[in-house]
Amino acid sequence: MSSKIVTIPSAMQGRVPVDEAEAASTLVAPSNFLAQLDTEATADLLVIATVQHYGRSDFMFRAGAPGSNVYFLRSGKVKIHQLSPLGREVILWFCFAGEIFGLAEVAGGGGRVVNAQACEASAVLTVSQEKFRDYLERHPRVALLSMQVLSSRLRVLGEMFVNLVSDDVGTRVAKLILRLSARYGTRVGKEVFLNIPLTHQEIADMVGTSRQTVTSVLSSLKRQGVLSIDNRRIHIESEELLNELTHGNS
Amino acid sequence: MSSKIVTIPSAMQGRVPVDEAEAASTLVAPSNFLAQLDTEATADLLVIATVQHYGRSDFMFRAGAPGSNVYFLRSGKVKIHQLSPLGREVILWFCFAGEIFGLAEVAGGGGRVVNAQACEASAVLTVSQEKFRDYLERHPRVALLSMQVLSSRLRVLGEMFVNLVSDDVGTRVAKLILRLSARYGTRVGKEVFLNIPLTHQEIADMVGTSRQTVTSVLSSLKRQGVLSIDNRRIHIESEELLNELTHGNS
DNA sequence: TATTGTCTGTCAGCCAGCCGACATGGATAG
DNA sequence: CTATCCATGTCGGCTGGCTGACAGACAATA
Repeated sequence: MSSKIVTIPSAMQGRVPVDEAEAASTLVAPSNFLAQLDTEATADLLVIATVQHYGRSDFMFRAGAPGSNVYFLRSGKVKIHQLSPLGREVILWFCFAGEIFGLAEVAGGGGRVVNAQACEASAVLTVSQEKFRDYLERHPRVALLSMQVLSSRLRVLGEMFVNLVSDDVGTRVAKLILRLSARYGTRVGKEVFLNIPLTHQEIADMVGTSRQTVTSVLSSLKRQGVLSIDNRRIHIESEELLNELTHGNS
Repeated sequence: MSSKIVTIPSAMQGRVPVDEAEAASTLVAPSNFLAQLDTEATADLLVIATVQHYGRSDFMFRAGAPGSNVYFLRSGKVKIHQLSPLGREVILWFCFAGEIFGLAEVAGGGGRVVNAQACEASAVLTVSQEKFRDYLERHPRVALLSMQVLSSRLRVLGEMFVNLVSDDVGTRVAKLILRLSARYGTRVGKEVFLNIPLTHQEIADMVGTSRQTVTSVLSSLKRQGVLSIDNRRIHIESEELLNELTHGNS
């Protein structure tokens, strides 16, 4: 019913592993932190947490701030980014419901180095550094889980870094889209819906290019029939072609 | 006494924070993992560890391998790098005595995504994934320490990523040198000795450029009297100038 | 309905840095 | 002593992608 893009079968809203072949190599993260806690750990966490609400483009924290809390995203979308000295915004990653963020600075001490900004109205659980620390001492499995989250981000970031060094812009954009769909895409038959509105500027900031270049890369991809975009949301029509583009650069 | 570069007062061999102003902003890592364990934790660790020796350019592990061990570097120097599809080697970081590596894949499960290769003869402690996991459950403080290590790497990598996106090659090289000296440099008066032999190719691989460009950037820095190089080892003569170069790009 | 802001699309000019090529110098092996 | 490697240094030509500039599309506010 209704328009062809926006409608996604609600039964498929959950994260679906996108490609069995890819699943191994692509660093699939245990992105939903909260969902992996057992009932006891969850209850304990809720005791020490407080709920907060943020509007679109509010900051949970900014670079330079003391970094005294850990956050869990209940709903909404959060952008973790850094400002380069030239004022360029570099997006490191997005967080979605269930994910933890602000963890790295808490463990390491020292201040924040990144900004966390709500992309849309968002609800978060906030836990203070000290409370979270002894929560972890009481729940070693959760400590392990946290390490998994950090590890996974480390690997993704490493991958991004390598891409940035060795690939041209077209390939970088293609890989970004594949990475996002692997984590957040909804597969419907052979196609994949990425239900995340992204502007060209945001893509440029994740991939290290200019907005104009992203525009032209995307139009080229559309022209090739690889994907279409409706209302800022990417719809992958041929994942195969997209994959080829990432491997085919010799 | 003897030659002017190679001799470094052994009393100053330890890591010395390089710049009080920088120390806050530059992400100083708790790089020496082993040194931060108390005697009991150390003893416990030694029980489950085995010692291994590697020669120059041997691999501890390679990308794709199952990733079933954690490593602690006793002595030597290890290069953590990734091969881009084009065969380009991208160095993510170096490990020195006391540091832990191979941690990310152990926590996350899945295979290795990076290579660990000895740059010189090295001795390591090896601990299997499972043993390390329940070691961590018995020693929650060490779990926290591990998280700090991961966090710190995450921040450094984030910084590298941002640099790569927003700075030109000259600035990137300058920042790399500052970063390395902050962690591994030995300060003597106003000067800093970086006792790590690096080829231009290696620098290029850390900074995402070609070897030739590194050569020309370095000669320019030498000409300006910022640093000198003796036997692959960088000797910073004016940290101020170097700092200016990193901030001065508008 | 006009107004303002934000996003997308397209184009031309320009330059940082890549690539290939080659010459030199030091280190190690035979 | 000579041969072989490998690292450094230098140069010129070529180009991917950045910059700036402007025009249409759409949504939100007034």
